[in-house]
Amino acid sequence: MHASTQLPSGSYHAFRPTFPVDQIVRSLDAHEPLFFEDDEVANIYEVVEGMLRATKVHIDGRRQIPAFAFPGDLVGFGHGERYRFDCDALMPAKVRPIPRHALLSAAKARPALAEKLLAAAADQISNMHDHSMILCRKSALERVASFLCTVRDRTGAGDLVRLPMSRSDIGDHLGVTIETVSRNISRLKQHGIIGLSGPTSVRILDMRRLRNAAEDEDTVH
Amino acid sequence: MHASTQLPSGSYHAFRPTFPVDQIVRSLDAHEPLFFEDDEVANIYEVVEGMLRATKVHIDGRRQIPAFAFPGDLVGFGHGERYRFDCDALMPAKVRPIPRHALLSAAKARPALAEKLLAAAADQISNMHDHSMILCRKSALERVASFLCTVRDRTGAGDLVRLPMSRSDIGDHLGVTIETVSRNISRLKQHGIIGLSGPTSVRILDMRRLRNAAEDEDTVH
DNA sequence: CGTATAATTGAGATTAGTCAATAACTGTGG
DNA sequence: CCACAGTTATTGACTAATCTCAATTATACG
Repeated sequence: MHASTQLPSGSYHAFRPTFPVDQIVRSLDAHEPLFFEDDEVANIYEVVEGMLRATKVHIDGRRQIPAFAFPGDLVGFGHGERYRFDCDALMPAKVRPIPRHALLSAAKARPALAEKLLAAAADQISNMHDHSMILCRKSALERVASFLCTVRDRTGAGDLVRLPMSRSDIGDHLGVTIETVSRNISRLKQHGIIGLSGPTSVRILDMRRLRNAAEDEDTVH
Repeated sequence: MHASTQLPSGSYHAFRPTFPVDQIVRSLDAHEPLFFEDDEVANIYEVVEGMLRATKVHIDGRRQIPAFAFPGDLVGFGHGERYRFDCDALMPAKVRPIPRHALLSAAKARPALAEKLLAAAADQISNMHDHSMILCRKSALERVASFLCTVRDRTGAGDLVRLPMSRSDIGDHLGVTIETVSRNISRLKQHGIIGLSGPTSVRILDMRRLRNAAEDEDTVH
């Protein structure tokens, strides 16, 4: 339980294949695109530093942010032949590209690597399950609180949480409007659970109550 | 686009490992459990016949149905060491158990199998993306219409769609209440898009308009 | 055929969305 | 370093959608 607000049980497999390419690191500026939806999957990327954003836009303009990617995450993995969403950097970032074909052949040559890949897939599926639960059954306040918990846990920078994404990104990730995101961040602030110093930085003042709020709205007194 | 209401691009890899165990098929009665959350993942199952249901219940009683499983689907795959949800049969069903360890060692021995497993993982991730989009951004009517399209496509039995799951299951899958499911099924019926003969059976009368309704509520005139 | 369960329908409450105004931030150029 | 302009975030008032609670109807099963 509470999976969506916990550290992902140490299962973000730092991905260190031992073939040559893994030493190449690409730097991205803030807002620089990494790939676009429907591009051929030439590379899979391990996030080394910074934070990335996956974006999916529908014909009618409705937008979804399926995920934010943190250091240690693999992006572009599990897409099949073509990427299923756009991906860009939210802040200056570094990624380690892993050519897809190299990865597949390396996996064939090294069973242990294949196992690692399957574990990485399981992690990703696990994350998506947690996110589904948020979208399926949680109130707006619970969604926002869950999100803050997740970012805190994933960035591992203590209780001062940097939010390099816009309110619109958060809303499109959580399935609510920017106004609703804003109102619920304000609500958490009014309750003394978080403190704000500008919109891109949140200090968590009471982690226990924030986690409670992420699980059950009513515990926010 | 429209991925959530299309046949999953022929990518549900019928799973046919060639080691002995794959000949064993287990029959399940309607409502018979296959495994429970937190059980050790001893087997992964390929659905051969019938329909299964994944259920996740939270401490506070909120319930989620992360997925229904159709013939050709792998269930229990991508869970890690322990199952992440309960799984039971919605109707009499047959599954082919694949011992987890056999699978891992077979994957090591046969690179082609490992590749197939990764493709299966990609499929599952793809399905979850589509479902996320539904939960993140769609209205209740769009959700219900999408669901009917998906069941139709996945069962491949033409326009007479059997719904062996309860309204409550559908609601917990789509993130709405049973009343909302019911009201929107009624709405589609009133518009002449579907016909009902009892609650467990829907005839799709106008597939084009149903798909439109799944993508954009306003196209339901 | 009767009873328990499930589904539908209705009325009212609640939540989140929409539209609009204000405030706060960011980045640029003086 | 400050002022300005454009953008983003917050807040408010109102609307619309979904949920909740309750009653009725339909279904399924013994």
